[in-house]
Order: sequence, then structure tokens, then C-alpha cells
Amino acid sequence: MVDIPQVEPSSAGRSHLDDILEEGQRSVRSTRNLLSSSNVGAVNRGRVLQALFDLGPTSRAGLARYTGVTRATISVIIQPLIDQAILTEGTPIPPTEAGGKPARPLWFSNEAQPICAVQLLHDSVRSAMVSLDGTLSGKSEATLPTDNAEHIFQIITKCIRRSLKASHRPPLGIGVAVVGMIDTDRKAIVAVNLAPAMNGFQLGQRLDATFGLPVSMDHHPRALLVGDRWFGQGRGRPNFAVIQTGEGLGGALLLNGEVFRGPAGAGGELGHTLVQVDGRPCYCGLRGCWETIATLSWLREQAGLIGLPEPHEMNSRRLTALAAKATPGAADLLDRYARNIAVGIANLQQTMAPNFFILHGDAVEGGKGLTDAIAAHVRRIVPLRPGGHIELAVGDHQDVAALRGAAGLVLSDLLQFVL
Amino acid sequence: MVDIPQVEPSSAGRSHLDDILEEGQRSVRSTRNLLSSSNVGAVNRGRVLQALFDLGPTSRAGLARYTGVTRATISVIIQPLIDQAILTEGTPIPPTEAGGKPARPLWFSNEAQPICAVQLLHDSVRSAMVSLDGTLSGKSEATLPTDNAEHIFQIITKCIRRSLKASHRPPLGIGVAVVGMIDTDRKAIVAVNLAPAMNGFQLGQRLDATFGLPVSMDHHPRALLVGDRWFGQGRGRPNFAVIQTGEGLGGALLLNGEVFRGPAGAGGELGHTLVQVDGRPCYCGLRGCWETIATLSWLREQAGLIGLPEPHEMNSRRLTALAAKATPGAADLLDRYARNIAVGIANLQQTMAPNFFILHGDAVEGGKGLTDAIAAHVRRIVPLRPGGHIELAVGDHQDVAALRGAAGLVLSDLLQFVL
DNA sequence: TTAGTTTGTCTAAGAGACATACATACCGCC
DNA sequence: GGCGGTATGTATGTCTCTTAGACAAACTAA
Repeated sequence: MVDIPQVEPSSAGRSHLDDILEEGQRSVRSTRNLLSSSNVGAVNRGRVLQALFDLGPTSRAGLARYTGVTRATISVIIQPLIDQAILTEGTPIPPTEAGGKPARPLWFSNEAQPICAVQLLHDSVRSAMVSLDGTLSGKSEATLPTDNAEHIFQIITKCIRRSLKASHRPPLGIGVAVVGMIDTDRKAIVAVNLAPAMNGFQLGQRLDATFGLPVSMDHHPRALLVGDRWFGQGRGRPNFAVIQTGEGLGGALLLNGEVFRGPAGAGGELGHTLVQVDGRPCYCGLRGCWETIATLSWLREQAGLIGLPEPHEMNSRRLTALAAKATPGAADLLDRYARNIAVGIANLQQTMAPNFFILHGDAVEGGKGLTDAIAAHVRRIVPLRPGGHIELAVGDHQDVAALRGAAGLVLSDLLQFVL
Repeated sequence: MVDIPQVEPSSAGRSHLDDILEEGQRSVRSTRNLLSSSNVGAVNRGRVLQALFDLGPTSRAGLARYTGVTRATISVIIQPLIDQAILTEGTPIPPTEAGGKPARPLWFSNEAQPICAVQLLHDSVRSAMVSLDGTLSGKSEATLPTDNAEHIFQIITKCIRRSLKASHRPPLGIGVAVVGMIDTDRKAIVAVNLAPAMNGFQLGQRLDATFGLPVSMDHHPRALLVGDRWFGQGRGRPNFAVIQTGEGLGGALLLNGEVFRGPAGAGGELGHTLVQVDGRPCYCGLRGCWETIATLSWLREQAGLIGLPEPHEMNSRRLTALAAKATPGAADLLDRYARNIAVGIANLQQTMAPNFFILHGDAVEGGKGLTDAIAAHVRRIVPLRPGGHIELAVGDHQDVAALRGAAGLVLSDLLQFVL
């Protein structure tokens, strides 16, 4: 276990939205602290913004209906946000046949500050600016060395600087999605497979110090989750899960409108849940982890066993194509792969009942056929119960999803008005 | 699947605490509704009461420090609760060496209303009155017929009436712990094993109509969870899990201070998570459910296979005794049993990282030896990570725990001021 | 006796949502 | 064109509730 000293984060370079929402976060986060009248303002501002995100462009009256308050209240909350060019009024929408004054929809201003999104892999880093409606710009990418953490950090900051140039406004913050294990409390890297030089590196604190911006950081599946929550299929949903397949396996959960994070950001380590007691050995040292039967390495091994062509480069896309061409054994292997993936999803459904799953990673490449097969296996495994209709969906393309996810981390932190 | 029509619950016979806290629950529950100053009062009242629960008897000043507000605020919140005889002041506590005015500790009044707790099993019903400090009185029990739901309901109400006589004050509500599958939205029974007559019965609505009291209802593991949260080992903890073993397997989770309930109360169906793909057939129709390797029926079968005496009556207590007497095979079987139980706990830890587990049911009878063995297996299976120290504890005796749990359901509903 | 400390209460001020009334802007219809 | 109906957005006084600060009460230690 890597020893990680705790450091005070700087708070320089704060943005408008920051200042507005800060108060609401600090004390309201803890269940034991009482609410004060002044917190209410910050909390409600956050909720109105979240409602706007979930509904899309909406009039004051619409927001009032949705949030259960009077139109006057919404006006008071919205006005300063308009004054600060965070929101703008769109062109009035003609009323329905019933008549009435045209509604003036509110939405995030083009002038609003963007978010700097970073995706950190074991051998490369990618970054971009993400606007509040999910548009990417200023994409940048770099290969990472393996020698030492300082050198790696230099490359990362260079990459970020290139992206920052794409925006003439200072960003709201920097969101980092890391493919590896993270300590979300300390915003530090615990362990990245294949890149041991980064283990224990306080990336969050260093980025904060370098750019003077608030940093939000989490591991890859959780970033995909918040990306889908703000910009994708999960928009407006209070409960869903993200499952990422491919070389590894990961998951993340949104429960009752909140991103689930265990202590120090633990939880969601689905890849190493046991699905086969005394099963195949896993690289983690145990036997029968879900990873041993639902990743690409399993698929490649099986493809080799049944003599499919180029088994070492097998993946969902190729296997689906082979099955479509009626290659002997391909359809059967595809179904077994679907079943193996379904096992972990079913276990998660039994445990936490999110009811809605968004797939990311390799399995997405298998298309609707694979997705439907997985869904069918899940439904077969999970006994039906009231309110338990299970749906599977497919996430955005990996590249976009990851960066939007990193941006979503910042949004979640900013709007984390809880309750 | 049983079809369950929805019915409006009556709201007759409301109590003081009810009225006080009602407002805070209704609109604050949903994250999309905004807060109002008047909500703040209800929410804070709930939080102060929760703080008092978690801390034990505490002065106004102590509560103020804990909750981060001024003493004046606590006084304002507390005063009406004292006036209504929900709280009382205890004898003053002498100050420390530093001097100062003696603190007057606050605690729940003996005059405070109790809670009616009911435990419903497939063949019997038990009830009691539970005071706010967890004391049980007026215990009552009855065997249930199997013929039809109305008859069963009559017996249940008779049992409850006997318990109600033990209290001269009207209770805050009726809490029901059901050994079976529950729809918590509709407070209806979905399915009780071995008692199909009750399937689909709207128990909550009927009890409400009969007694004019608010009814809180949930399945057994979740009742144990809230029981431990209010009256047991989980007191004051924001995250922990309850695992119940024995004839069946169940679990429940407290996450970030809130009882986890999926849609319609789903979730925590740990017994039928897969831990052995293509494993032993389970009565649910699938193969390799956790239940197939970690319940008493597995233990009895294995005991028979290795020739232990009276295998059909084997349980943790007897097996532990046999192992202590160095009976051949007993210690080995006990360890395998511990390992099998640990598998499900480890999977839950990997998925949700509650870090603290309270065992209930048969495994408790195995004493510290079995508990330690389970803990050791869990720690072996789960890779260590920051903030991930795993602890196991043993719950109260089954009878007390279940009824306190049922009472805890009412408390949770009343104080459900969410974050 | 005096200074220091902690508890608990009182009062004025401030934040913020709510109810209500009102102006604005559109529809359909006579 | 005028009129009732309907929906949006704004202005005003009221209500709830926390906060800050002052103060009395009760105790310790020198």
C-alpha cells in the first residue's frame, strides 16, 4: 500500500459558479450538520441548474413546475445567473392553442465557462475543452513516458495547456478520468496497471497547484457514469449503472440521483467479484473473478480453442462479423461471451437494482445483437419483481464518452448540492 | 407476478412527531424539489434528533457543537420537543476542571410514545412495544394458519392488539419486518416462501386502516439493518451492511447514512447472486447462487457426506462444538462454510465497500471463532486499498434484533430527513 | 473575592421562499 | 376590433428560520 500524505489544496483561480455554489457544498455535504437559511439559496441554485440540465432549455415557469416552487422564486434564482452570463434567454416559444404569453427558454450561455477534460491511460494522455452542452473542442493527445512521475506530469500539463488555448474563457475546473485505482479523497493515484511510476502520485493536488483550478478526479468507469448522467443516456435518470468491458471490467453506479462512492472512492470493483468459486486463476492472485470469464483475454483464449482465425486479435466486433458469416463456433462463442458478461450485470442488479445499464467498451462494438443477447441472459438470471424492468443501453463512442465523463466529474462536484 | 392495485393510505391517528416531521419528508425526499425555509426547520429537527440518538444523552451545547450551529438554534429546536414531552432534561452533569455551568443532558422522555414492532414469519407472527431507547415490552406471539389471507390478517391484528395494551400512550407507528419479498412502495407482500396465501396482500394498507397508525414495512434483512442503525452496533455509522445467514441468505446496506432501497424496495437479494457459474442447482431454478453454498442446507448436506452425527440438524453452533472436540472433518467443514459465507461478503465489499458488516442469523451461533474465520477469508479475497479496513461484528440476539429492527423502520421513516 | 469558563436564553438582523396581485402577451371567437 | 381565457414573468409584503452578539447563571481555581 502506498503511503499518501495529505496536502491542503489551493483555492486560487476560483470561478463564478464556484463561488456561487461553494457555500452550499461545504457544510451541506455532511448529514450531521444542520441546514441554514443561507445554505438554502446555494442548494436551490444548484438544483435549478441540475433541473435545467435534465430538462434541456426550459422557461422559468417550466422550471417552477418541475421544482415545485413559484415562478417568482425561479426568477429570483435565475436573474443573477443571467447577469453573470452563465445562462441566457433563448428566442420565445409560441404558446399552445390554449394561448398564453410565449415562454422564454433558458439555457447555458455560449459565454459560459467550459470545462477542461483529461483522460489518463497507462501510456497516453488525452485532453479537450468541453462546453456545458457537451461539445468538445481543442482536443490534444500525447504519449507518456514510463520513467518517472515528474516527467509524466510534465507531459500531462503540456497536453492540458494545448487544450486550454482553445478557450478564451478560464474553465470551471479540470476533470480527470484515470484508467486505474484512485483515492478520491486525496485526489491521488493509487495504482495504474503497467505504469507503476505513477503509483501514489498526488495528481489532483499538483494540477491544482499548477493551473490554479479546482480538480475533480475519478476512475474511468465513474467518469463514464457522470458523463452519461450529464451528457448521455443517463440524463435525468435517478438510478443507473455503467458497465465497461474490454481488456478489463469496471462499473459505477448512480443511486437516487447521487454518484455512489464508497470510502475514499472505493466500490464498483466489479471485475474482481467472484463468480466462480475455485474457478480460473486471475492475475490478481485469486480464482474465479468475473474478469476471468468476461474480458477480451477470455474471448481470445476461447477463440483459439475452437480454431477461429486470428484469435489473438479477437473482439466483439470481429466475432459478431464471424457469427454473421456462420463461421462454425462463432455464434456459440458469442452467446457464451454474452452470458458471461450478463452474469456480472445480473449480480449487480440483484444487489443494487439499478434497473438500467449503460454498456461501454468492447461489448458496444458487438452491436445490437450482442447487447440484446446480454439483456436476454440478464433477464433470464434475474427473477422478475415489481418495479424491476431491466433495460440495457449502449454508451457514446469511447473517446467522446471518456472526455465528457471527465467533464461531468467537474459538473457533479460543482452542482453537488446533495439532498 | 402478482398484480397489486394501488390504494391511498389513510392518515388518521397521526402523532406529534409525525406532524412535526411530516413536512420535512414530503417535499425534501426528492432531489428535484427545492428547499424552503420552512423545510429547513423540519429537516434540522430530524437531524438534531438523529444526533441525539447517535450521541446518547447530550446537552444543548454538545448538540450545537456536533451539528455545527449555535446553542441558540439548538434551544429553539429543542424547546417544543420538551414541551411535547418527547425529550426531557436529565440531572445536570458537573463541569470539568475548567469550570463552567453544569450541562443539562437531553434524552428521550419515558413519556415519549413507543413504537409497535411486528415480525412476520411464514408460520407465525411476533409483536412488541419498543421504547425509543430500545427496550421491549408487551411481547406477544401467535401461530399463523395457512388457509387464506383474511384469516391470517385476523390473527396478526389480534397479536398486535395484545402488544398495544402494554402501552398507555398511542404508538408513533407500526413497524413490520417480513421474512419474504416486499414491495416497499405499496407496503404489500410480494411473496412469502411457504405461505402463498399472503402473496399480494396489502398488509400495510390494511394495518393502517385497522389501527389508524402509520405503517412502515420492509423485509427482514433491511429491518435488521435499521435496528442495528438505531439501537445496535451500527449506531452513528454512515456505512455498513447487514448479512443474515441460516436457512436463507439476505443482506441490506446503509450507504452515506441512508438505508439503501432500490426501486420498490428491490436490492440486497444477495442470496441469488451467482458465485458459481454452472454450479449446484438452486431452488430458484438457476445454478450456482450464493444460497447453494452458504446456507444451512449446504452445511447439512456436507455434514452428511463426511459422516458427522445427526447431519440433518447441523448448524453453526453444533459444528463449532464438534470442531472444538476435534471431531474428524468438522474443523475443515467449518472453515469451508466460513469461506463460502465470506465469498458473498467479499463480493458485496468489492461492489459497495461498506467496510463494516454485521452478521445475523445462524452464523452468529458459531461464536467468535466462526466470525474471525469469515473475516479472515474476506480479507484474503478483497485486495487492500486506501480507506478499506474491513470489520465484522455480530448482531444482537435474533429475537430482539428483529423487533428492534421493525421499530427502527418506523424511526427511519419519521426521521427520514435525508442528508 | 475575583477572574475565567461553559451553559443556556434573549433580541435584532438577515436570508430566502411564499402567497398574492399585477402587467404582459398570446389564442380563439363573436 | 373587442372580449374572455390562459400562460409567463415581476413586484410586494409576510412568514420561517438561522445567525451574531450580548447577557445572566453556575461552577472552578487562585
